[in-house]
Amino acid sequence: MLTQIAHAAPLPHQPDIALALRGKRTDAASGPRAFGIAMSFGRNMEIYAEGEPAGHVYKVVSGVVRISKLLPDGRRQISAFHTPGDMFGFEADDLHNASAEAVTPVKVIAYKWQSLLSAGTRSTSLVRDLLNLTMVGLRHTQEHLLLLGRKNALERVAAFLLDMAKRTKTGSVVELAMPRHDIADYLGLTLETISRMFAELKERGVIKLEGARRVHLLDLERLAAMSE
Amino acid sequence: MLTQIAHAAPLPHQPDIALALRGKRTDAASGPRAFGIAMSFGRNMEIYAEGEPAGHVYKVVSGVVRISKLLPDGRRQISAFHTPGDMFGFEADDLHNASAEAVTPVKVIAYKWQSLLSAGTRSTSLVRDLLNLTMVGLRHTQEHLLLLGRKNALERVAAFLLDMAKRTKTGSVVELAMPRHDIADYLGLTLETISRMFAELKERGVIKLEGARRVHLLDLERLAAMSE
DNA sequence: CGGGATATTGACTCTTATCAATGCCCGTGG
DNA sequence: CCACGGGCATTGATAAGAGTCAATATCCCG
Repeated sequence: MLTQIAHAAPLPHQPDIALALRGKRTDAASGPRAFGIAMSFGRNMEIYAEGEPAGHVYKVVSGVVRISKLLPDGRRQISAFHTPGDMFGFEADDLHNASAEAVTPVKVIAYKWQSLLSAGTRSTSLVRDLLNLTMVGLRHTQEHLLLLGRKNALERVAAFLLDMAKRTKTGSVVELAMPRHDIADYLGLTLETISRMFAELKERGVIKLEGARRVHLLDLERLAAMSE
Repeated sequence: MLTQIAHAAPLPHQPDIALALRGKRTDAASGPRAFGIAMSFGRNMEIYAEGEPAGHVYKVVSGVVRISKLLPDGRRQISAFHTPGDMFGFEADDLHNASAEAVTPVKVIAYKWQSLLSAGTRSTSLVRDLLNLTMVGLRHTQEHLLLLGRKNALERVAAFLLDMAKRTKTGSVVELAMPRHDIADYLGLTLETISRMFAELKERGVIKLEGARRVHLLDLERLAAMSE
């Protein structure tokens, strides 16, 4: 429908757990013996909470998931938004150290961690895939550290839009699944600042807004230049 | 020498690659056939650079290592300091996405990634250990996202001191291996702000400075309360 | 079409950055 | 052993960027 956006960023060997698992589990909806269990969550529903026992990893089938941590006084930091195909819920210990919630209505498949590991005892490649997925997550998080620690508001918003564009593949039109408040908590800003930066980008002619949620990226080159 | 600081934070199953490897490699210094190779780096020397091909992971034997990323204009974000026992250098693709430098004179052991993986083909536990180490790194990075995105200067410095105290085990006396500039780039602040926050903490009676590099944590309770 | 949630815009404040001037170690060489 | 020099660190004055508070405006969704 629209022009394809170029994938400039290196996307290395993307291991696909789903591929590995698809042959093993029964259909997602088929019941308790299934390797992965299909689950649905309504908008803003909690998938798991910080501090809760962790026993599964999840694969997004549809919708958008946010991973976040809270401070006691309510300040929130979103560490990632996950879109279809992404996996999340990997934990270093047996408690979740962040919570996961549905930004939109969401369908996921939950895989029992222990099952993955024991399946991995035979096929080493499965554990290697898990390792690779975790390292990809680590890379993303480190990139985000640079954004939060050293970029200004405009750079953060520009980088955010490019990141969203990259994953949706709908060319240069980005459909934002989340409200301003979530974007703010992802970028370490306030929702007012997000709004002002959108206005600024609009004024500079690099984006166009269609309502609050649809953003046209008019000049990817310039947007990229502004993101750092 | 001084009282032991309590380990409040959950430190779950710490897999130890070194343990797994110790039985396999010859002594670190013993030459090319060794599984791991010992290496030394002087203060501020580069261990690897961002964008460079990645083929090894490293284990810190002595000294302190910083992992950092740069923006084109020189702004820098340090994502982690690594101390003896830590491993670093895990990469999602075959290029390093951050650089590693010696904060102090450093000794490390370098392990060839391919060797680890192929060794892991037999003993799955090795790959699992690598997975766990990566997930621990991910947890730390996510914690740091919260700090950079949502904590103020005083909270960041308080959290930093507690983190340093936790790992050095020298009780409530912390020997800072790195200059103010590095602390600033780790905490997303300027070195002047670091200095002012130290002054503030001193004024409030929760720390005492002995020269610029040695910090006495006088009130861990209060420091912890101030860190969020 | 109406109403509540979401978003924008404005005025002002506050925290941290920036720029600049000392001060303080610490190691080195006389 | 002391003096000197150079990196580091501290402190101060001011500026800038983002936050806060508050008043509309807009957009969905029923």
